[in-house]
Amino acid sequence: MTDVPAPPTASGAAPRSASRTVPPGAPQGAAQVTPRAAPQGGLRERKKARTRAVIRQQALRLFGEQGYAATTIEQIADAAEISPATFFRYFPTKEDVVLQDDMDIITVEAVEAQPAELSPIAAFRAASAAMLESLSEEDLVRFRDTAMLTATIPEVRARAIDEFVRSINQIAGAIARRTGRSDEDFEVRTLAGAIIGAIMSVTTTAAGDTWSAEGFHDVTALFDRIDAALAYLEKGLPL
Amino acid sequence: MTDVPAPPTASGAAPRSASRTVPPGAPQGAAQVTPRAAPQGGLRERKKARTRAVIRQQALRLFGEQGYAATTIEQIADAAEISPATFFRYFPTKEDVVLQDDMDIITVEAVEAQPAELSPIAAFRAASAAMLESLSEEDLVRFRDTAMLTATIPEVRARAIDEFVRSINQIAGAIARRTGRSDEDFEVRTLAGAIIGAIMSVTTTAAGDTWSAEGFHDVTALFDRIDAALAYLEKGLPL
DNA sequence: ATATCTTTTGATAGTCTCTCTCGTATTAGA
DNA sequence: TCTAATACGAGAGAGACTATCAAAAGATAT
Repeated sequence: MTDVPAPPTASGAAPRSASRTVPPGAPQGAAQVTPRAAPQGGLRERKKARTRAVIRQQALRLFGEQGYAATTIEQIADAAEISPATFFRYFPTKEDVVLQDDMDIITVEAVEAQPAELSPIAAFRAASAAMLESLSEEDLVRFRDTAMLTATIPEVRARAIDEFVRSINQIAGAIARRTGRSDEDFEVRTLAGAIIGAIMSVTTTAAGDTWSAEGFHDVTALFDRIDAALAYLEKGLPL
Repeated sequence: MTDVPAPPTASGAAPRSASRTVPPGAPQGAAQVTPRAAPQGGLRERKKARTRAVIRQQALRLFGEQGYAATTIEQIADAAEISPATFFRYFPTKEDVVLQDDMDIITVEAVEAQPAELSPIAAFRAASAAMLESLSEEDLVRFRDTAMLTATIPEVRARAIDEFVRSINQIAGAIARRTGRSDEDFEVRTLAGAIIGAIMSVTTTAAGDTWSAEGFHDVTALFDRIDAALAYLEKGLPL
């Protein structure tokens, strides 16, 4: 790993939530709160974080140039100057390179930061808005690109939904506790499901729709639509 | 293909909705309405239907005995007395063997059969109840088994969700037309998404829950929970 | 029944994702 | 500086899926 181009994307070393095979052995306990914190820790940590960023960067570039299916792991590995085997040490599957990674953690934290008197959906909406504010320009671009890929490529979408369910469950759990209900409460879970479903419909619709390749340069539009969907949910889904 | 055990599962020759690579070249236009109709048509059609049924049957058996991941296509092919290549002529992927197949068509038809004055969710609930009535004993068992696998195995679940989105879109379309709205109407699509999400949460919750391996022998329970979730949706998701 | 045409099948080879193992090298900590 | 972790690369291999082509079987007409 000599001196790769490596623009200052500076993605933090945030460990994945609790997925399948633990990626590299990142410090699990100390999930850092502030988004975009400087990669701290020893040399190993920093190196890992940079490698991870480079892999994703190159992968997204290749996906954009050649398409997702046409890009092989070997090509990504070559571009990132690692071995194919190492790729899978950082990302359990090819689809996972696209996924939002630490986004779910941030979302959960943002929801928990909301005042307790807000309804679940309202808290979620507020959290979403707060996130849109706090994210950096680059993060938003990355978010848009990955959202596009997620909406476009079936395999990625499938995997993303599963991740999404997980993080929503966590959110539901947090909310449930605030409202004095159980994690397993039927209505809480159903509500959580409805929220994912609504967001899902927005993103998938968006893919073939208004903002396919050109109409959507602004991430704000996506957040607006998600917010609109949640508002509709909040109103009680009037026909 | 000599005389395989082949219990009278008698799955109809219903062609898949409109998936990826067209399975065998089934008669697309004449989607037959009555569920469980006797396999009509020439010898070719009947043979295809039977082969398809045998493949799924053996696959589900092997999945039950050895687990999903541990079962290879080759094993399924051997058990069904076909070549591995032929397997993929009937099912585009390994996951698709598990999927409900013609269930979505039946669902859409059931929804459209409901009186026009019902609200979308009410129509969906009524359709679901009607389906529970009309399905045969064997179909219900198969439904339960596949539901279990869908809830349990991530890959299958992911694929299933995508299928689900498709069929819900159709349902949304039908409803939209009845209510004088567009197929692309934002609220209609959001509502459709919320419905899937709610059902999703029910089925995935159910997997690790009450009816994991033993508690749920009765398919009715699953339908009841789905209905409860939809009722909650219908009430407007009160916290 | 025979011949012809179409569809389905099996065999085969190949690609790609992903797993596992092992030897080596680098880093962390004493 | 020495030792214990741990990350890396290399290579072998399993398994899902695709493409191609020739053989088999059903459909159709005579």
